[in-house]
Amino acid sequence: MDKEFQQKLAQIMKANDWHLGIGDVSNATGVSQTKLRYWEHKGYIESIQGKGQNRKFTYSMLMKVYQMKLLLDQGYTLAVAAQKAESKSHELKILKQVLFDRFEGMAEIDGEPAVNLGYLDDKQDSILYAIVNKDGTKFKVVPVTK
Amino acid sequence: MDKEFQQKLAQIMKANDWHLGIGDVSNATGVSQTKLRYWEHKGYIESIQGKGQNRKFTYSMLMKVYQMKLLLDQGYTLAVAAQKAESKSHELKILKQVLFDRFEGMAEIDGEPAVNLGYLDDKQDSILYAIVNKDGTKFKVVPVTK
DNA sequence: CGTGTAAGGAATTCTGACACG
DNA sequence: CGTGTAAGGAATTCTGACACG
Repeated sequence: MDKEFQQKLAQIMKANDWHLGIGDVSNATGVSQTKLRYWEHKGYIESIQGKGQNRKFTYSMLMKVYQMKLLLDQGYTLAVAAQKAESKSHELKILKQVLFDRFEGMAEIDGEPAVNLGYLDDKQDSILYAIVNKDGTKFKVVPVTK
Repeated sequence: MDKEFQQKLAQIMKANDWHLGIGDVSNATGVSQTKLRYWEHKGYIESIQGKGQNRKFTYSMLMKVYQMKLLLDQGYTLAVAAQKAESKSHELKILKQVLFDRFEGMAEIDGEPAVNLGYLDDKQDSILYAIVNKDGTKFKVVPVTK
């Protein structure tokens, strides 16, 4: 994977530069459009308004909606579900940051596709790879040969 | 992050159970709707048809479209761009798999939010964490205390 | 080949009201 | 409070045709 593409990919992802319609969010999460509008009205979720047209939701908001749905299913009130989802939203943002901060490109290790995750630590004497095969994903620390 | 939510999150992501409209894909990638329809007609990309209504695109397809756009900008023909994008699509699938195979939940290390990435290797004597702070993301290997 | 536009119909989403509780 | 429905308008997307090259 070339650097340029990688950088632009990181850009598009970080900017959250893409949005879903209310129908898509509703279908993905199983939360009705009516609920989504009400939740937004109450300030629990947010949407983007492009020139007074239709709502658009970010990926983060999709995740928050889904979390709220799960919490409601567990018996929480809407207000509590929204509050709990907020903290989980934070966790998901971290997850995303980890991914895009550290993703350094694709590689091949032991004949398997692998993701180069960069230096393991500040010593910068070994690189961490995630190796993917049918059985799942394993890590491998590879010393740098100079 | 509780196990149940995690599993369901993994489910929703793995199933690719959410779709974007053509307008959202067009806005996110800068590729016109006309192009998207033509590319689909030629078989370079795919969309889901829900009961003869409007097209819906998956996240993977959004990425493929974006890659094709970058390749076209670089001067490749449409056919070649599509072919090159196909192999990159494969890489992105791996990236996604790494993320969801290994994500074991949130933790706190040295007072910073961190992602538990599970056992470093088969010895299962140490766990890999990704620690997040303002400066970015670093890894830390923590021995298991039994 | 690869993309654009105008055209009219079909599907989606919008708001404000009213309903139930 | 939290959600649903019917209602009519507004915005989006659809297809097939025609254009340029």
